[in-house]
Amino acid sequence: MFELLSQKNNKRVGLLKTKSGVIKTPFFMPIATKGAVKNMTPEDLREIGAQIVLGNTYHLWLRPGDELISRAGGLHKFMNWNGPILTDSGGYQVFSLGARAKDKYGSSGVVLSERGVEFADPVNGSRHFMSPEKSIEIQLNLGSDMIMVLDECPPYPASHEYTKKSLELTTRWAARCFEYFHKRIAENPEKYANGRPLLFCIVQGGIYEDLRKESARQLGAIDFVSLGGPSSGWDGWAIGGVAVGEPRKHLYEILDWVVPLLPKDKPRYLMGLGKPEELAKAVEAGMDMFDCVIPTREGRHGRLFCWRKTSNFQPCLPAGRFPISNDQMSNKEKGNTSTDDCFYETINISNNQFTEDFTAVDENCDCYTCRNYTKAYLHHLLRTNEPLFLKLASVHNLRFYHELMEFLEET
RNA sequence: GCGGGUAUCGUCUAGCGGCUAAGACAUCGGUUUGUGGUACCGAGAAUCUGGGUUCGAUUCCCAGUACUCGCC
Repeated sequence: MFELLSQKNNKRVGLLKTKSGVIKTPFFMPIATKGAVKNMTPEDLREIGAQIVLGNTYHLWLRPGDELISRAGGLHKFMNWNGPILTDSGGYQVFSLGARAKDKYGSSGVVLSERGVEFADPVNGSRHFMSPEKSIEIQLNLGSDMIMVLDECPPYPASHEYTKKSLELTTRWAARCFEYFHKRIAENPEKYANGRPLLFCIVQGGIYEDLRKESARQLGAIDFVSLGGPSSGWDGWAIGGVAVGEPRKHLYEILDWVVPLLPKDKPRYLMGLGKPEELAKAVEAGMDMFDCVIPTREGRHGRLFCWRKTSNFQPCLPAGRFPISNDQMSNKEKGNTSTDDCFYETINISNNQFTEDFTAVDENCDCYTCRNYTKAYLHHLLRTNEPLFLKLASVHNLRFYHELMEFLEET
């Protein structure tokens, strides 16, 4: 399922085979929470280089419903995307929507138990219960190519004691997901004759070294659960519970602790990340898969990513790409985004300085937006609230992220 | 031409003797990490002009000006 093509230090390049096609690693997944990448058609996604998109179990379950999507012929057909799809399990929504509801109503509406998680639909308040088995069932109904186990994603800060209990619950849920998944696959041999979805576990453990390692160890033990099925072990490993409000340095510590414990012959997914320099470092640390709302969400609000046109470092590639040094990244981590210290910069296209800037957002970018439109026009579209802006910004930022992945693969 | 009404941030409105003049939208910055973000945070920005009454006027009085309604 995963073929490692090359490895330099910890950095890997490989091929991930799914039932809907082969993906080159490392790769980035645009987020199609509700079955659509906001403002992007599948053709747009192909053009910016997307190989795969991420859908969300939680949202698609509530509406339109996984059974309806199944009757429609599966999520791929429903949304007209014939490439691979990874589905998130819903675990993160317990964290993110619970926190949102708590801010708004004083109560998260989330009830966590051994059996699973009960939560309120943010739209109409109706209550739903998701168990690990239910999450798998929904993802199978959607026709997902990569299925995530249901996990608990504790917020930051969380005590060592709470985090320990939480990761142990995540382990027990993961074991139930593993068993249920393989049982359902085995029950439908004809349905999966041409390939089954891949199942990923999620390492938790917060910012604590012992707990991160313990989480990886416990999940690894599930590898050896004998179920009599054709598969043993996880098809992929994810690191979750990062970028939940913790200081930035923890990410790199967590990668240092966890990555060496992950199987070398399985894809590794860093969930929810991140900023370009974070992705660059994570790839260097040995991670293969990423997803993040940053390029699309920030794009919709006017922040656009650009490769730096000048650099103290020697260019190594055409198209204005520059090598990325640890110095550059560490400067970026410190929040020092103002000077010549990083391989990219961002602009806020809504700022007045772009009113009469008739150049492309990034002259080195090959995206549809940069080939055809000026900063002044994008500035105007955003100021006048034209929907076209949302698409042009998403196209550009997603292209930047995919170009970053291509660049990391090449160097 | 005659009579009435109204003049407060860019806009629409609040305040009606104690001003440190309030709000919304707009403007200008910023934030966003497994997306119900068209969101969120912050900043700048005004009493039509000239007189009068008063310790003190955005507020009350007079005139001017502008806008507006009605009637000729």
